Amino acid sequence: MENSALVRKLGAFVALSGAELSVLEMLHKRRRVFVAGRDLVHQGQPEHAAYILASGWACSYKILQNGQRQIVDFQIPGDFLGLRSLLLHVSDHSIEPVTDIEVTEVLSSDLLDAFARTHRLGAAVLWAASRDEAMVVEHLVDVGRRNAAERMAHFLLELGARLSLVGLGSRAGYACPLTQYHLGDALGLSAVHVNRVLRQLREAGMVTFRDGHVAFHTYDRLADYADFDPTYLDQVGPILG
Amino acid sequence: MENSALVRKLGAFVALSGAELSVLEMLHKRRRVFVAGRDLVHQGQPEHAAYILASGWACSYKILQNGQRQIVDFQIPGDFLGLRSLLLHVSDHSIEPVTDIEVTEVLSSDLLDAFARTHRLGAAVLWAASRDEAMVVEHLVDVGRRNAAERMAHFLLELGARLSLVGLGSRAGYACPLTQYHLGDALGLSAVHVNRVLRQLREAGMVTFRDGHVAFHTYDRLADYADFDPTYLDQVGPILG
DNA sequence: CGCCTAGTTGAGGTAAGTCAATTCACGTGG
DNA sequence: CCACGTGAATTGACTTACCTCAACTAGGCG
Repeated sequence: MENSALVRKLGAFVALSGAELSVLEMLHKRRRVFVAGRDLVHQGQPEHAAYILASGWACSYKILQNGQRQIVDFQIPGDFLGLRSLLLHVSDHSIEPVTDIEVTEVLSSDLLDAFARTHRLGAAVLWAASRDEAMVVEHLVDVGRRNAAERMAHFLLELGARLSLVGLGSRAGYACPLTQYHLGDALGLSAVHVNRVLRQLREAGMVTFRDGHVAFHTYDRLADYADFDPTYLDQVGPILG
Repeated sequence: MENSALVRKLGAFVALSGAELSVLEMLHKRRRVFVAGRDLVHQGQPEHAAYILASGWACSYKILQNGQRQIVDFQIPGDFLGLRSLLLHVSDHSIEPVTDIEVTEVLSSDLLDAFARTHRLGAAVLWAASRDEAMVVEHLVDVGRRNAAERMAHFLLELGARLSLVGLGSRAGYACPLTQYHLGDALGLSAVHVNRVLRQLREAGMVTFRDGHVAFHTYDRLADYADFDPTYLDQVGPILG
């Protein structure tokens, strides 16, 4: 099924009825493709649509006046792109596909329409947005209070946990199309320092990032080192009957 | 009116009908008071209620294993406390009143009930949550890519803008009960360095933080220095008729 | 073949941290 | 009333984690 990722995601929060599933189905009909590196949503632009990522990776980021960039989050299949931009009318950030991506489009009007038909869908989307926020919060803690190595370790673990939830990763590792520049911009580090830190973690025998693949060598030790607690990612069952 | 702060906040997003207002009114009946410094929500605890802050300041934060703390956000009158904890079932953070505070309690069941009665309320809460997320995102950019002085300047400006929206601040300044330790924990700096940076900004004639009061001396210059763009705080009118 | 992007490593600089001492405002109890 | 303790702010001396600049390697591709 085309939208299975989203259905699975929202279904973790509310048990969706057949009617709700069909409303959800109508939400995103139009399929689109974007190529790597070319912005899909641009900071400051008004937005009428959000997207659901079907395949590939994207990242949302902000650019400062001095040209520096902070990547706020990476999106993997099943994630919303630009949901907040849609709700706030204006995009406060940009979104760039890291790889070529496939998405399905969700129009603002359709989303509001869906809310009107079933409040449970609204609650589910609210829940999904809360989970996104929890990830940004954890990212903030990362950047604010962990040193470079812990930050990197924590970040790689978090990505792994998220990918595992959609079947794209395991405790052994995962495929990861990010460059060291991406990592630097996400973690508030220079690309040079990212390289050094990766070496350090590799030589400590904990994790290897190389050739588009992350390999966890000693998952538990790494998790302990990074103070990684995946509670905020937990899929606790539906709270709405 | 008791809940005017929340009504004003949500009303900025959707035009609320009389019926919706009364549902909103029922949402938070029970009034409670908490004293400064004593946690109100504790990391890892299951949560059945959220709160709406009526008076005073609070902060949400996370503690790391090494004892360091990262303050994620400060809450001022009209803000939700622990909405995310409620939606995710478990609190992924703690909340501490910075001053003595007054809140009204919102029970999980009442909130879901309210969504069932009017989807527009659900959309409004979703919008409010998105706005919170936008603030966390900006905070992340602060910590990730600005140096200490810019970070401090940006942060003080953001707080000022938020307080102005609820009538507690202006371009001249605002009352601020935070200590330098709070600022340090929020900005990912040591308290010592916070002190130095505040002196620097004061001596540059831009802003003074002293005796519980923030005074902007040259608002525009400060905003320029901090690359402050309040777009993400904008109260763009109701998107739902 | 030459260019471009990603990655790697070294040398040296700097922003911010740590440790420590001092002041000040404040309660609180003898 | 003063002695004392406590928490916040302030400042100095020293350390360090991370940055910047720079040089170099290796793969991909017109």
